[in-house]
Amino acid sequence: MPRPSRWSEILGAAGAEFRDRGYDNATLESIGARVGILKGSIYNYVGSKEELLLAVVEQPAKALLAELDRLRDDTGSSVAVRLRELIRMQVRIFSEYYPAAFVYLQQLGKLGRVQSPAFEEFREMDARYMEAVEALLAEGARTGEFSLASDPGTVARAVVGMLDWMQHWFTPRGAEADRELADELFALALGGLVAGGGMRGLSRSLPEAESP
Amino acid sequence: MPRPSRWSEILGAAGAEFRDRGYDNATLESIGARVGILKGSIYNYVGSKEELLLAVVEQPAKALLAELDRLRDDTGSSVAVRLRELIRMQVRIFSEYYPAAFVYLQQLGKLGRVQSPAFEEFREMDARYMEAVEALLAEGARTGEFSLASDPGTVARAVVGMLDWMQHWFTPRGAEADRELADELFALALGGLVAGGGMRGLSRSLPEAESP
Amino acid sequence: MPRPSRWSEILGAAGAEFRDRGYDNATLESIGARVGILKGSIYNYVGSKEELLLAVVEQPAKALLAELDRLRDDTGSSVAVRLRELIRMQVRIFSEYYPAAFVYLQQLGKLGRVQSPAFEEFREMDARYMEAVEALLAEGARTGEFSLASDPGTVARAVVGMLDWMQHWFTPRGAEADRELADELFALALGGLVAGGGMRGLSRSLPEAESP
Amino acid sequence: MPRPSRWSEILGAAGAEFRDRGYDNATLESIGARVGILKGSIYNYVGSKEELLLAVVEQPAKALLAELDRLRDDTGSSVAVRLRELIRMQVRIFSEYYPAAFVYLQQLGKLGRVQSPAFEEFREMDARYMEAVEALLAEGARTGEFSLASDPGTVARAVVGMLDWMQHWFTPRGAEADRELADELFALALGGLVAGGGMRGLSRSLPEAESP
DNA sequence: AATGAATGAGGCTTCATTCAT
DNA sequence: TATGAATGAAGCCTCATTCAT
Repeated sequence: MPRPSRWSEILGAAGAEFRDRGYDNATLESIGARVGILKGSIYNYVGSKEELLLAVVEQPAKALLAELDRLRDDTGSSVAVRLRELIRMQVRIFSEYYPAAFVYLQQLGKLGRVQSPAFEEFREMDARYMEAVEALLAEGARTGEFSLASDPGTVARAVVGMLDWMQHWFTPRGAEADRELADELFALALGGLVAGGGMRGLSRSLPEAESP
Repeated sequence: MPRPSRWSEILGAAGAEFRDRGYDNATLESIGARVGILKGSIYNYVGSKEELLLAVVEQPAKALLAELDRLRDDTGSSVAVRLRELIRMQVRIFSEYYPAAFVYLQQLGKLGRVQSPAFEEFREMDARYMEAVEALLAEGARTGEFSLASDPGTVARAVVGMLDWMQHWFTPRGAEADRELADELFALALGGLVAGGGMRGLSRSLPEAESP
Repeated sequence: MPRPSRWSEILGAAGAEFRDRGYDNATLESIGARVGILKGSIYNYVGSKEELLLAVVEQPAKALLAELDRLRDDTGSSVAVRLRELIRMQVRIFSEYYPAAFVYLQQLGKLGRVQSPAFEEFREMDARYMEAVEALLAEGARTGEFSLASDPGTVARAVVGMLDWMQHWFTPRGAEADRELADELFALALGGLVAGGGMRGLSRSLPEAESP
Repeated sequence: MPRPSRWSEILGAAGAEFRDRGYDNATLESIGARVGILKGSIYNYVGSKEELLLAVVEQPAKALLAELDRLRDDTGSSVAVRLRELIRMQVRIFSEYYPAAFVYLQQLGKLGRVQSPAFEEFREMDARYMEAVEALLAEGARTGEFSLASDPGTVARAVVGMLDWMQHWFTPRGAEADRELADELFALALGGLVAGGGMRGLSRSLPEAESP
């Protein structure tokens, strides 16, 4: 993956196009048009459309996995604090790597349907993510912090669904507002509809995780 | 839309194909092949691929909206009971109209991207659904049953995300098990991670909604 | 060519459809729809779309050839009177066999392009027609009644073009008006732009051909 | 509409194909085959088959309208001279832009049947042409040069029919012969069958229009 | 690095035609 | 006679991909 002048522009254009029309409906021609080059020229940068998708998604995916490692190594914080951190992290990555991160989530929906070798990467990343969430919830159940309504796997999928579905309604509104939204979602996850409002205050009083 | 012999087979094949490969990647040829007819023959039943999608999705969509009406008219039950009903209903429809209902949810993800006139129907149905959920949550907040972590709209989107994301991991396992899963999700929504397990018991003790 | 109950309706519908959309663009389905039957049912009456075209065109073509014979045998009238008769005849057939006669002319344009065996009939009929006109003009030149601006073949094609092109602007308006139009065209053919108006009076004073 | 190397070849091939088989029956595949490329490659030059038709017809149409403007501005010549010029012009364009000009006339026959937006252009061009001819005839009638056998509109349609029908029998035979043919048709139009031969001599003695 | 042009595969759609009922 | 359903052949158009320049 060379990084000549236009490379980042192409990445951005591809991300925007994938977000707007979906990977399948996006065409190399329209991506090229956004940058002012012809579709054929894109092959000076990538070997295929799928590779382009991977390249678009690479940055947010790496960032996500890096944060995941950080969280796993953060043994000093409570489970709740770490979950809050995870949710904040996901929202932050949504925002920071927008629209690339959205494209990533968009493609997640195809994991069960596509067997292309390139999708192996998606599958692995998603598996690592799900494991991390599930492990966190299981730990919370073990320590008594959480009282899960179902097995950790199912609860993990429900919580992740809430977060991943954001691709359909979320638009970045700035670090401040995004962080607030993340904390609201955390409060909802923690306390549900009945105590969610209460957890919201709690969320603020929770100690912050030790910064890396 | 005639309903001769092969029509239901075609509907089924289309539903399965759309689920497996996604609407965009599904081809009329492979749908026809599942039924043992040629792609052209499908046009004896529908006027276009999009019409076929609509036909596939029609049944679950109508069922969903009908249940929605039923819920709206159920003024005798508490908000929590009605929410439980809504979640049970969605899981039930998932199950009963599988895979058509999954295709419906699959397409929901494109609402922001596609402007085809056929998608207007999707948009309207989804809008009605979101309004119903939001109204239910708002009512719960008003009556004091709920304590929302954010504005009703945001909470509604989060809860619906949890439910709609099920398309990526849920597979029908029979009325009994599905109903149990629905109640677990309800408990999670109600009590969150902290009290979810407790709410699970509560869920069982809640009075059932008056049957229609 | 059987003549059961619906046969004439089908003929009429086909004629109208061919006129409105052209033979190539007309579909058996839309023809059937005009009569209230399905496209497949048409094959109870004809063996192919081309046969249907031929059947539509048969009546006006036969009528035209019959009148042509009559004209050829009319040795008692002057050339001009016979030409007037020919033009009146063509306009009358346009009118009477509308739209079938128009379809006939419409198809004439394809004579050079299509080699289908069915088109042989068209070719023969057209050849007979052209020969008749050309012979009439040649006779006029020989007798001194006409003074042709070019060889009889070319003049014949020019005159016939004027008549056949009518398919693009003519609509039947009743026997009276149609006959008047025919006489105006005759006057134009006879006297041209310079003396056409004068010939118009002449046309009225010409003796009528002996009726058959 | 780019004009690279193969573009003119494609235009020519399309023109020939349209002429030989008619627009509806011509296929992009056979057009491509004439040039030695695949049907899909044609879309590097035009966006649709209809656009290709328009491109084919553009040159003769523009030439025709340009000459029409020239004629309209030629106030120094008599009506007859200008009509002769018009007929010569049409034959010349037939010849020079063969077969594109023929395709143009071929499509004229569909004006009443097709409502495609592309055909609007045809309709406008044809309307301008008809108006020009009609105006010329009306002027001739007003000045006394002509004595029309019918209203100018009808006479115009008859004359134009004679000219447009040429597509079915005319083949270019060289500037000299074509010009002669044009003058014969002019003589026929002017003097009709009776005095056409006389007008033929007149035609030669008429002053030529002032060259532009 | 970019262009222009071409490929090739495939997809949706149309339609004349056939045939069992 | 008419229907319903299917066929098969084609046609238009799209697009990822390739390649010489």
